[in-house]
Amino acid sequence: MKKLPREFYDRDTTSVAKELLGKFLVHRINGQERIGKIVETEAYLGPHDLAAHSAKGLTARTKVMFGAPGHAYVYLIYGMYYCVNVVTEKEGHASAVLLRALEPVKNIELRTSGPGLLCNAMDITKKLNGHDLLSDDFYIAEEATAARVRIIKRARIGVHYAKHWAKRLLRFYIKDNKYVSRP
DNA sequence: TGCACGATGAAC
DNA sequence: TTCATCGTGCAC
Repeated sequence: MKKLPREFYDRDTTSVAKELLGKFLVHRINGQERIGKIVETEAYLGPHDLAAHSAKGLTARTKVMFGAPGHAYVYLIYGMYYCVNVVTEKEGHASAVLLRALEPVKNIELRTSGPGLLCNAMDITKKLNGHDLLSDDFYIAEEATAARVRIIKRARIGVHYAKHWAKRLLRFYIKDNKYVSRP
């Protein structure tokens, strides 16, 4: 497996969201390596995207989203679950891709279908907010011979407050994959 | 300083 | 459809 380079993230967010499907999220903790294949993502396009947290502007919470690409943006939602994103495009663009579901690959014991559940299973907490995804303990990698996947496009989940942006087809998942949170 | 509200998940 | 639970952003 080969770690994705910075340039992978420094691109159009929708492309990154689609191309992350089939890639592998890796987290090394206490000498143990947990790996899950990304099967569902959502693109958040920047401050003009009313569904994106960065639409609120630069705050303590959204600082990482406004930062350089290839970093993890982790936040607490509903007071009980963490969600993990990867920051995309140029610094200041404030766009990111939310990881919504993984297919268990290695050392995963809990369910991974849903953004909160996958963070639980991968032991991703706020400690990883701002973490560089080119590090050796938390990163995304690809296989040498990546199988092509059929991609389904849908509206994003839980963003009803975002007016017309709620209708945009910015949620992507691998067709027929049983670990997708909401097929 | 107070308060309404989530990029969720589970139960009913 | 309702609820748990708390950090964040914004009104006062």
